[in-house]
Amino acid sequence: MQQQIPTDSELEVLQIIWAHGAQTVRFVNDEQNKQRDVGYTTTLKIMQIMLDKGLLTRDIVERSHIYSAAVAQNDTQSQLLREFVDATFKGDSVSLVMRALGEGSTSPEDLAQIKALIADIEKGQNKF
Amino acid sequence: MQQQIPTDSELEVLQIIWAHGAQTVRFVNDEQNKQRDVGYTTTLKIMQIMLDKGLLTRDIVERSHIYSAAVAQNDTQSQLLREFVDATFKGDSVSLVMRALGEGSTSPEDLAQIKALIADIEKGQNKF
DNA sequence: TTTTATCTACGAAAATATTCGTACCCAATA
DNA sequence: TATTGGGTACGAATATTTTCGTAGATAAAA
Repeated sequence: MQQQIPTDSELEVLQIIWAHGAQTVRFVNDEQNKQRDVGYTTTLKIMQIMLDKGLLTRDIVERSHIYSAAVAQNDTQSQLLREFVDATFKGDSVSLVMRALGEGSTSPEDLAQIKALIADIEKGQNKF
Repeated sequence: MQQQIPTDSELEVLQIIWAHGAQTVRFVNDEQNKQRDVGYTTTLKIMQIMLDKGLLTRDIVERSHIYSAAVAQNDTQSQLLREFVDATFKGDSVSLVMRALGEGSTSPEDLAQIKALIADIEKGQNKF
């Protein structure tokens, strides 16, 4: 089966787990509540659904569950990006890049980093 | 009021109208059916909703309706991009760019174009 | 032992998005 | 005139995602 694609609130959970490593529902819910109000059982339910879909795995430690990401951040981001580029830029990732850079607020360091990547690609040494 | 943000199927309609200019429901539906099966009244309903939201406007010509986009492609893409970067890359548009370029399949011409844009930005002559 | 605090399970409500059936209108044609 | 072939309007059924209420389990504290 193809890797599952997370919904928006599933992605929110994944971001927290990718950033902080395996965590309890309580931890994830506390993190979410720094941004917006989310009931504990809401987070719990989402995470149970994610377990079911194979987006998370879990271990039982001391009668509480510790959830880990079952999908890699890079893979998930790439997949979401592909969908997004298709829907919004008709698959033209170059115009997406141009738009992202053109929106301003790209620091000189960032630009340097991107130039380095382009140079790598041009030399056929794309590190990805 | 803030510009409306289209849903997935609304975006699909907008893409067709942006590409082909003001069109009838029939035309949009025919275009959609080149990709997947969509009932005529489904397209009609979506476009009526879009009219209501202010994503489209319409003129009546010969008892048939001609719909035009009421939102600019660039604005809509930028807004969707911002949301996407926030949700998927935590607002870090540089990693989005790196990922998009790193996915391969960027032609030498495209790379040249991006390099030119970067050069412009560095000179403070961002043409956008 | 009773209460309290934390946890999980899970059905179902609510919110949102998508799809479609049916009614209706009007004009061209049989 | 009756039928057929466009078209629009719109309520409502579906599908999907998100939220939450309630029940039940267990251990620590009163």
